[in-house]
Amino acid sequence: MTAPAPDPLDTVFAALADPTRRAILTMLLEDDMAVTDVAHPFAMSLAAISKHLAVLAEAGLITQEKRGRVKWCKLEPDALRAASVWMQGFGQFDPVDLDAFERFLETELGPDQDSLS
Amino acid sequence: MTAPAPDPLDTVFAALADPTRRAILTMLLEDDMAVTDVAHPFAMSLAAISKHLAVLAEAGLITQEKRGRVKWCKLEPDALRAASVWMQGFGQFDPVDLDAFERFLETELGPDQDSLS
DNA sequence: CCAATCGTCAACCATCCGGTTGAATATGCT
DNA sequence: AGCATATTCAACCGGATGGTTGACGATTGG
Repeated sequence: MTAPAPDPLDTVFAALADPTRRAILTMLLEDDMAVTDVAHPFAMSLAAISKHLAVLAEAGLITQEKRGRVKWCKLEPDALRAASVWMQGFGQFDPVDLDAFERFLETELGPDQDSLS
Repeated sequence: MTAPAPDPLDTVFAALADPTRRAILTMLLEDDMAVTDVAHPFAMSLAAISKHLAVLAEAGLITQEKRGRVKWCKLEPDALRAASVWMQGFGQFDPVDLDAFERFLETELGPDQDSLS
């Protein structure tokens, strides 16, 4: 119990602060993926991606299930709910604007990332 | 221009990842405040709070206007919109649940923080 | 003018973070 | 058995982060 139980919002927001991790979440939005497949589009070692996935899992944003020798990563959108609720308190935004979200996917992934069409 | 323009979401989420900074935002939700007054409830030096405010300002979450010798801090809720929109893409949440937000304010501030009732 | 107040700056420190590499540990295939 | 694949572990590195303290420039008030 060396860790004094940090606020869940700490870990969730910290996890979301990294562009690589946000990109991973976006990928998992489409489908569950194995670690190696998650790593494939990135110019980064597999171990680095493995760490990123650990951070996401720690924050509860994904779950990982090992089936055979491959570990499957699954998005857990509920973990975002607390953070979303917290943010909604600051100035009532448009409830759900999925068009804007689509646009954000574009800018997040960038035009140089064609393997995720 | 040594900084290669990081994604705004990076800085916003990173700013939100710190509990002190979230508490500051919550305080500013009630009213604009001077730096010293912001610092008052925290068991931390003024310089530390000054840095936190700089991070929040960098992320666009607050603006600071120096009037006389006191610098006023003002919440800028619009900066949260992009982040909010991004998050809404992951599993459509309840549009706006302010009851849940109230409950979160409780747990965020804790019962030991009476100066903000 | 002088002193107190407001806030930042600069240096320093410990720790965390994001990345690397190389070895180690499964598991699956033939 | 033996080799390839999938993933993590461990050690390491440079740079960012969160905090401290002390000095400093502005501004205000007596």
